[in-house]
Amino acid sequence: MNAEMLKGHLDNILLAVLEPGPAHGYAIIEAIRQRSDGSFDLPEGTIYPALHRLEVAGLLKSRWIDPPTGRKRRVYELTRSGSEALAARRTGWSRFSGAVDALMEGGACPV
Amino acid sequence: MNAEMLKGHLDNILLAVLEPGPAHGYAIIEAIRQRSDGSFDLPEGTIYPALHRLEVAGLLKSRWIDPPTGRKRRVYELTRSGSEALAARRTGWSRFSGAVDALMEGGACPV
DNA sequence: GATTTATACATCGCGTAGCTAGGCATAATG
DNA sequence: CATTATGCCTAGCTACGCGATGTATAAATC
Repeated sequence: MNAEMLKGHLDNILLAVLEPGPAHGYAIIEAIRQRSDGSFDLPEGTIYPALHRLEVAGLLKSRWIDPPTGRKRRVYELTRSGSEALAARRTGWSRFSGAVDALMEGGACPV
Repeated sequence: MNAEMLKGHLDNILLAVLEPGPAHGYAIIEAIRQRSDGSFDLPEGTIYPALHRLEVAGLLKSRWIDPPTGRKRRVYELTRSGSEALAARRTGWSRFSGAVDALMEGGACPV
């Protein structure tokens, strides 16, 4: 799987993963790896800057929590505009993947 | 539709579009626009450098033709290794899109 | 109790690649 | 003859994923 395939899609993925509820960066990485069946094993240098970006953009908000066991975590969750963005990005993704499918499947064999 | 969504997928698209037979740059742009239902209306500054890249990489080869009507064109076609690459990239794309689908559809609601 | 591993966050700099903007040239169209 | 469509090309910008690196704590292993 190509390296830059993910470009422009990571934000969508992060928003979608956070839809069910808040999570912290490390758990998000785990969730992405598992729910993609190992296809996406993203390094921290990819995830953390992306989360910061999304927070600055107002699509996520974060808070620090200090759980009884384990160390301090920064927990992210969707803002309202994050939810709205996710909806728009879902349709954007189906449009995109549909278009690529149409092109990749080809078939346009000139009789 | 996001700007960098296409990154890492354009090469695949070009290879797929050229699978049925040779074509020149301008016609490729047209084909992509039509077969993507207008989703991808790619500028020349995107296509031509990509075609050159693929030729340098040995996945495409080109020749100039001077048709009886119209002006000179540079026509590209798949090489053998281009065909092989396309096959691999098709499976890469399904893996990728499947993984993104799984993540975007979400559903992983913690009971 | 010391070492190792897993958890957890952060940032800098690199490379890649699509896009904007610009340029050039020829054929068809009015 | 002027305009539009066709057809090709490149330089430079920019965004962003990723590798490398650093820090720190908790759990596991020896």
